[in-house]
Amino acid sequence: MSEERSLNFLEEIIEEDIRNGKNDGRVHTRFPPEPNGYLHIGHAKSICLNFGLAQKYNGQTNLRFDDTNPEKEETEYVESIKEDVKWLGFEWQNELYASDYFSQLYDFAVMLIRKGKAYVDDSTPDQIAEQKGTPTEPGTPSPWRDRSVEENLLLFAEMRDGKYQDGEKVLRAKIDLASPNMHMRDPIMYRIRHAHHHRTGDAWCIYPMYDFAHGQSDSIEKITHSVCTLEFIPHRALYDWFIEELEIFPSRQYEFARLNMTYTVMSKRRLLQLVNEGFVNGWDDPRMPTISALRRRGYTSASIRDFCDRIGVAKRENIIDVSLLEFCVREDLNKTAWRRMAVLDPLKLVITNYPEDQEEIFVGENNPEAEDGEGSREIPFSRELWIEREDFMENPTKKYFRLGPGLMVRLKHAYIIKCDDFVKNEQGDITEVHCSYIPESKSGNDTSAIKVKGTIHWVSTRHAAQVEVRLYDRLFKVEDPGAEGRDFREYVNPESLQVIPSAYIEPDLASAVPGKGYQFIRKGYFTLDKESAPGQLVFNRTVTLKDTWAKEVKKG
RNA sequence: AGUCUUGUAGUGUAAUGGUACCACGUCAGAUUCUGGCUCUGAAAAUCUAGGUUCGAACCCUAGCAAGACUACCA
Repeated sequence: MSEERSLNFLEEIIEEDIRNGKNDGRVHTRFPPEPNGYLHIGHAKSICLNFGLAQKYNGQTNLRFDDTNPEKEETEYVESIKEDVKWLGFEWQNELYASDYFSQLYDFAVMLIRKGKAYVDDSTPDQIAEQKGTPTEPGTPSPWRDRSVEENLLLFAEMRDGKYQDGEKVLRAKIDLASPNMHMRDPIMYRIRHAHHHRTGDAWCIYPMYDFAHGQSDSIEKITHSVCTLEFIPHRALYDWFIEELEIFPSRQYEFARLNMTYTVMSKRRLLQLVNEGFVNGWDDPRMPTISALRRRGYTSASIRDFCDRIGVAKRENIIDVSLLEFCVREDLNKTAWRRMAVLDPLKLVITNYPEDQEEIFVGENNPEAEDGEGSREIPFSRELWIEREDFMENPTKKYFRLGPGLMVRLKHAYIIKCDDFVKNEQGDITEVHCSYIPESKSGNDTSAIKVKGTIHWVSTRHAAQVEVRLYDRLFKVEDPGAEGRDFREYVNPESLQVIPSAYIEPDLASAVPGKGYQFIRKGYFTLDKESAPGQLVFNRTVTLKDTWAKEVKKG
């Protein structure tokens, strides 16, 4: 009945907690992006994980913007993040901001000062770094470490009231300067920044650090399972310390390995560089691994969710082959995309025994993968057609199943034709192929008894519309452009974008709908780009079809 | 250097002391009015060395390797 699917380590923890009645069996997660950039496929993993866990255990998920650094955060990013999460198919319980808690956080800080667990430090950043010591040597106390509670209270209030310049003072937790965990060596809780915040405006000039905001925000929201990535492991001790000292709801932090993918980079810093230095045309350039770029390129949200499901969740570092993502989108689009014909690299084909003024209308089903075919469209046929240049070979090799002198193929949805002749220009380029058709071989009504190995797609020249097509390839030439010791920018693939200014499409495609995936038969999956205008359509190639012939050719 | 985390086919990911599972990828074949889809099959893995045990991917010890941390970023 119930297919027993093994649990990932987080599901095991949660089920154990539920068994033990922890938090009354309640599961509440959160997705906590900092609004300082666009979401990428790595965030999608985290989103699917956090929302998925809550869904599975009848819990809830908050969307919380971790906006404690006014200098980097902007409303533009908040909006794009919300759009992406929604598009991925998830609904958050509450839309919250760490900045909503600034006042509460301030009170928490005062509590710690009163307990003698925090102090105002006048040291400079360099001095504080110096005081930290090294992993093998303990740190040294700041000269301001033993100020009285009263003095600390006064100074902290003055910090809040704007009496000091940026960087003049900080509030530090008083923990353990000899801890092997560097994060416990009197970490900074608050810094002074006279900066405008995207939500609180100029109400504050002191801002809490991540460590003094994140865990407390979780706690305030009664988050039960706070899931983050591996690099926060050393922060967990501090996370727990603040919760314990403050005696607030004990949220717990768990860490998993972030997603890495071949032939791309994933850090916001590098993504920002690609945009700023012009390697791509913006955050949603279809070559980017951002959610908005994948969407624009034609990836479906279902395929991304499926991908996140397949890659699993664990604690070991990983680098997922991008071909898995491509598999997921092909699998989804194969089931849903409507089939259409388009010729990307046109070569003229003349059917010499087909009357000049004759036309026929053939009918092609929209989706052969659906039982009912999802309806059909009409495809006009005439004496002159565009076919793909690669579908004709002057001296065909033995396993070539397409056109060549004397060879026969079927024109998809139409007739079987035989190649009688071809025309070359002075440069030796083939400019025209001449064929004759077999009238009895009409699609759906074939009495010719002729068997052909190949079927090719085509578009009637008289009825074709012209469009621009953009073919995308991997953004980088190497599997791991971000590896240690290399400048990823040197590995950008110069052929990652190939623009075809005029490809030919069958008439029905002229009314293509934005956001819908189409399969250009034998060529791949495509979708309308946002830069399309009426009569000036632009199609993005989402992904090619699997191409075993190309592999054959490569092998020689 | 110290602390922490992690080592299973090419890439991911299961097996929780008892036949090393599955997927992607790769290779071979069948089918096909898409060289797609679908179907069949194949090759391919427990970091190393000891120990405990009838039996170890799993437990213990010691190595080795990779990654993280030493920001007034998150």
